[in-house]
Amino acid sequence: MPTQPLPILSLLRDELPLDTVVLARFMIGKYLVHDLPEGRISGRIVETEAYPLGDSTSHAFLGRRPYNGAMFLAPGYAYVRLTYGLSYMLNMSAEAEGIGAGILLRAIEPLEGLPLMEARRPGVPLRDLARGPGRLTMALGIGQSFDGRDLCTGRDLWIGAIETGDVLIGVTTRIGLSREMHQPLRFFEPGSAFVSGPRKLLLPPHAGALAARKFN
DNA sequence: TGGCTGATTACCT
DNA sequence: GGTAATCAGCCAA
Repeated sequence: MPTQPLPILSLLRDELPLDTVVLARFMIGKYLVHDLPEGRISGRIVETEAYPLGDSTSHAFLGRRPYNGAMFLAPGYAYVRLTYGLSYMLNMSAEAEGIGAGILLRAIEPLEGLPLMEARRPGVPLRDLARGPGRLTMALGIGQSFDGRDLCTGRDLWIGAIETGDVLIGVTTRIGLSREMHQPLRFFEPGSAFVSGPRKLLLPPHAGALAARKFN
C-alpha cells in the first residue's frame, strides 16, 4: 500500500531568489516533483550548479539563441538541453526576465515513485537512479519537450518545499567544465549518498568562509 | 566510495 | 571536424 504523499508545497515564483547563485543555494533541500498519470515521482534536490550572467560556460553567454530562450525567462522556468548527444540536462531559469542565467539541477534523492524510476532505469541501484544531471532526467522522463515549462505551477513537473529548518550546504567548483574551473558555484548537501560529485568541501576553511560570504 | 578510462552522438554553446 | 553542463564499467583500497 502506498504511504501518504509527502506534504510538498509548490514554490511560488515570488519566493524564488532572483540572484542566480543565491537561487542555486536556495534549491538545495527543496523538492522536484513529476506528476504522471501512473503516479507521482518526487525527490529531494541535493546538488545544483549556478550559471550566472557573464559566465563563459553558460549556454546564454553569447546572447539569445533559438535553443536558449528559456534561460531569459523569469525565474522558475525549465531550460532543457541535450549534452554529449545523449543526456538531457534540466535547468531552471534565474534572474529577471530578459537576463540569460540559470541553475542546473544535478541530482535528487529519490523519495516517491521509485518503481516508476526503476522502470525507466532497469537494474540501476537506488543510489544511482538520479545521481547526475543526465540520470536525473532519465529517471523522471524529462526530454526536450519540457524546455520552457513553468516549474511554479504545482502541476506536472514542478518544484516545491516542505517546512523544515535550515539545511547545511557545501560548496565546490563545478563539474565537467574545461573553462571557468575555479568558481565555487556548485552546491550540495554534504554527506548525501545521492550527490554525483565530491561530497566534501575541497576548499580550506578560510577559503570556504570567503566563498560563503561572497555567494550566500 | 573515489578515481580513471573509453564510448558516444547531436550540435556548433 | 571539434567540442561537450555525461555515463557506465572497472579497479583499488
